[in-house]
Amino acid sequence: MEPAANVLDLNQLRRSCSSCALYELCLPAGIGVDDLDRLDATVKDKRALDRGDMLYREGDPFEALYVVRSGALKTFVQNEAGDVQILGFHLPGEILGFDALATNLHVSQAEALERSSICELPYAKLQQVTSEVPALHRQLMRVISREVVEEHRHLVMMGRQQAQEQLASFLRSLADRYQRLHRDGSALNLPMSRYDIANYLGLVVETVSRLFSRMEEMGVLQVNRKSVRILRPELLAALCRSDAAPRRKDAG
Amino acid sequence: MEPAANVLDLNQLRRSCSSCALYELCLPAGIGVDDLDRLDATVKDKRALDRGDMLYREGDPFEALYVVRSGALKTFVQNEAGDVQILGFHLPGEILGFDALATNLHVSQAEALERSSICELPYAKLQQVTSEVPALHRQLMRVISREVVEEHRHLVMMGRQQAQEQLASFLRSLADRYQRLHRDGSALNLPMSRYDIANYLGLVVETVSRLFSRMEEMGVLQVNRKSVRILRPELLAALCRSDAAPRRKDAG
DNA sequence: CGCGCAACTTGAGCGTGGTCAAGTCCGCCG
DNA sequence: CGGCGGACTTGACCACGCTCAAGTTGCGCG
Repeated sequence: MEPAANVLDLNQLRRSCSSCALYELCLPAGIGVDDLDRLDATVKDKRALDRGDMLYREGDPFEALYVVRSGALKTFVQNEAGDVQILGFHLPGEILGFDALATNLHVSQAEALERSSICELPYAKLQQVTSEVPALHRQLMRVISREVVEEHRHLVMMGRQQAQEQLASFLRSLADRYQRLHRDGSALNLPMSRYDIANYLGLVVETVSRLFSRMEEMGVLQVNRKSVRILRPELLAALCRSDAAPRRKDAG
Repeated sequence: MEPAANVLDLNQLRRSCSSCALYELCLPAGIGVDDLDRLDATVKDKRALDRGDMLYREGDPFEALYVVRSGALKTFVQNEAGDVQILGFHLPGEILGFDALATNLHVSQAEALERSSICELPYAKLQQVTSEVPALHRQLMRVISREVVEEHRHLVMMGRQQAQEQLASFLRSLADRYQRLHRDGSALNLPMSRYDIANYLGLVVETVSRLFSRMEEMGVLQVNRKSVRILRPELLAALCRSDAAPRRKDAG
């Protein structure tokens, strides 16, 4: 007979990378099927996280990289005074934990925005496999590099864009990522709060709230708390560009 | 007899990593002396760049990582409209080019701020060596991770700090990095223009100019065009914190 | 030497986005 | 069912940093 329901869930989690729906988004993408087994052997499952649970905290020893399997997380840094800066939101298939490679200590924190499940890649084991499988090594570098490029986007958003352009870019980026997950990219269900969005963009919550309202008035969005429907994608795209207000432009 | 002077310079450049003054800041730091020779064999020299010369441009194929040997560079991205966002300034011992690992194309650009010389690490060769020397592999990952962490700092600066706090943080960071180069960290000679500083911080040049003046009035700095002397480091440190104006604080 | 230009500085005015405050919506729990 | 609290919205006001404009300084170059 079958074991109890929660154990069954764990068994489902324990499936191999090759049968995972996130296969082509995740680390295994780009390595051969024969090497997949060796990677599979290193993947451990982490019990599901509830909303607000921490995956790792600043100062935690570096033990593993993590792949979001379902749900969503935010990563952030916090200074002595307790001020928070959110670095990113992480959807299924995305990998977290690279911040700790430099010092073997996490310098940022990761928190679940909703109930989430996680694949854990213990770094000691992973290193062993990458040394045997050069393609995996290259793939790992590629994934970190993607992280670097993604942070460039965040910097450009903060440094060069107006508040409205920022929010438009943010929504488009979310829509893109949902679409890659084969979800509807025009009917978003935001896992993060208005406070999180504001913080991520370097704004205050009132500004974000006003922008949602304004974009709804313009007919670009239909907003109902966490649910955001993109009614006019082409207009949203236009709002990302600073046509009207070309400020802070060149660098000499 | 000795060859002509410019050839002699080239020979000096062709010295090994172990005799390089930047040894402990650079990639070799952390790998054994026996493995250094193998790394040495991969290092090529790149002719010196003049002010304004590009090391790589957006869209260039990924060929190598680069270490600044002397001088200084800026890296930046540019959108369709030509708007620039500077991502970072790179001093001797620092490594550039990680942006291209993801796609095998550079997605950012690197330009010399002054006459600079560069060590080139052709990636094909480097990969061969890292596969033979696991310690180098780990060291390479550590260096990329440092890049990620450095970008976190940039994001926090842009997202959470006021203009004056940003400039103070920027100057302190520069001072720190000059000190690691065993140069005087209190007498900076800025290789970048006011425009570059403003762009890096997400401000306009007028604001940066006014802030330099204000900090000089306060007795924190002594400014003369590119030359900046830090007269009261403890005050500069205090200016980095947002004591007076605690805005945009928590993330909910 | 003096012209011209680029880099930078300084001032006056304005607007985006922040602050403060009140109010609404909704879920949770007794 | 009703009261509480947290998330969000909306409005009025204000200020930091942007814009525009007019200098100033320093340097390359004919």
